[in-house]
Amino acid sequence: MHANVKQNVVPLITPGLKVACSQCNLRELCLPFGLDDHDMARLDNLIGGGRKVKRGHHLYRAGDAFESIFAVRSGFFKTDVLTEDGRDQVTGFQMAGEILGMDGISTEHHTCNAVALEDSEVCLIPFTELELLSSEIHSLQHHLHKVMSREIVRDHGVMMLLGTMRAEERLAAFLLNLSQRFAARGYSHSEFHLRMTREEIGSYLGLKLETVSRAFSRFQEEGLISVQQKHVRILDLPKLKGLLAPPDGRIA
Amino acid sequence: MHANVKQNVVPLITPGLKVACSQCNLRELCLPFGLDDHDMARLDNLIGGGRKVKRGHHLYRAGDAFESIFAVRSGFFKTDVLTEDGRDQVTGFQMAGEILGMDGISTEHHTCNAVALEDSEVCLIPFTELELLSSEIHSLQHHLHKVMSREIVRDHGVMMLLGTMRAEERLAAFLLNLSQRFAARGYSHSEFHLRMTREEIGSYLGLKLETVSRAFSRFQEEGLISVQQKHVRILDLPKLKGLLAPPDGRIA
DNA sequence: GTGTGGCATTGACGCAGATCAAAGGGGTGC
DNA sequence: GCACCCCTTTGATCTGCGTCAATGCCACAC
Repeated sequence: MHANVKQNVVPLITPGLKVACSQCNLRELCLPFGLDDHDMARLDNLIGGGRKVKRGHHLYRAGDAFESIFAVRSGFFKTDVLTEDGRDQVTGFQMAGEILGMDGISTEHHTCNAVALEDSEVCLIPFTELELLSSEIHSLQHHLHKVMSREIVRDHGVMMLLGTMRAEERLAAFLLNLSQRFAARGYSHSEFHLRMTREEIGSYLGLKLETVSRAFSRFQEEGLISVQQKHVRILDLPKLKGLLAPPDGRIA
Repeated sequence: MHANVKQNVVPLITPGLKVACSQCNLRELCLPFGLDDHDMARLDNLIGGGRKVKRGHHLYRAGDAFESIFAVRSGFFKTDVLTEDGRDQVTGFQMAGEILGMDGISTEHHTCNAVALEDSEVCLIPFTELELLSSEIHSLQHHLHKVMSREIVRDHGVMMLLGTMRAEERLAAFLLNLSQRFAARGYSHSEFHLRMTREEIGSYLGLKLETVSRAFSRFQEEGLISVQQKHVRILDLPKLKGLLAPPDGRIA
């Protein structure tokens, strides 16, 4: 079933791509967060270099042996899981500064697929060596734990979304989440380009692509956003946030 | 909003409850997995003792300062998150040998509630000290990472369930999951007592309690299980598993 | 520039599960 | 041991989203 594992993965490590963490403008979002110069240099030293992943190609596939986690340097990824019966579920979208691949630690094999949604670059962080270093640098160890914990908390948020929200609430939550993450990276919080298709959004949100499309159209009719294909502009942030409150609007 | 944080938490640590990991029949499922006698003794040494949590009481609440993770020694817990607008979502059920509280690492505060569904006992594992020890014992460090990663993978499974499955599939997956976990603990895989209400099952599965009840009844009509209130017996395991395959039964 | 195929939009219709409602049963607490 | 309340079951109806279908648009390759 996984005979073709890795076929699409660019196997080359391209040291020329390597950018020192200390020079990286994502260091405040990424793994080096909180390290002093000395420790950051040690982390730099173990990071194996960069890897380019072209749009549509896999960074890793479910079943691949787990060796490294990855930090997104640039670009955009999705992760998805699929069952033997062919259903698949997008479990997340990752942008610059975010960490990919932690699903693989538990079984020594990746349990989901990571696919680049645009031409992207990642830093490759060999996990065994990261553990070794993190046992020497306490703040690195703690930050790694925080990153993993954050992933768990994020997943709980998605479970809440999938378990309790209606279609328009889900899409509003999704847009607000993207907006906030773009803003954290210095991009506009009100205007951005969706890297994923309606179908991928729908898979992530537990909706069909038509429902996503209709919700976009409805938001536009109501003046909350303007949307043209993959270009989105948020016009009325407060009202969009208001969609997350339930109709009865009870006081907590 | 969290003025009453901890009001229900039994603040006592009861050292009399302490059972050495080496004496615990859950050690193969729990954190000490893979440790040799010497290292297990060191882990024992940091575990702060046990805590009893009576049915219906909180082990911790969203907002509580994070200090420890917990290993369930006996009993049964649920974790849930709630939004400011009053919706809540059960994010998991935890039984003996499973670890609770890792959601709190990322923000230093717990982000969900943990409630005992029956009178229970947990081991209290101070996290700072665990990090310290795990930087000295590599296999402990690695196993901790595996436990966290397993939680991430488990959450992906729930996302898959919530995003793609229909009501009866969800309930079948839930029952099979429970069955397998009971079996791993030496209990019957075919007959067990549900500790949670239909409403809690529904919340976990993204369904209303009536839908859960109807699905139970349907399974019983079809001879897959027998169910009387909280007592469940699985009568036709293969057929129950078969429910997880989609109707079209396509070949992967 | 032009062709092509994937992606998006929109409409009509159906259904799975939510909602509303009512009654019965059993476990829990006193 | 008893009573009460919560939990569960079951029915009737409603509705949000899925499904099916057709058309249109845009990005990209050549």
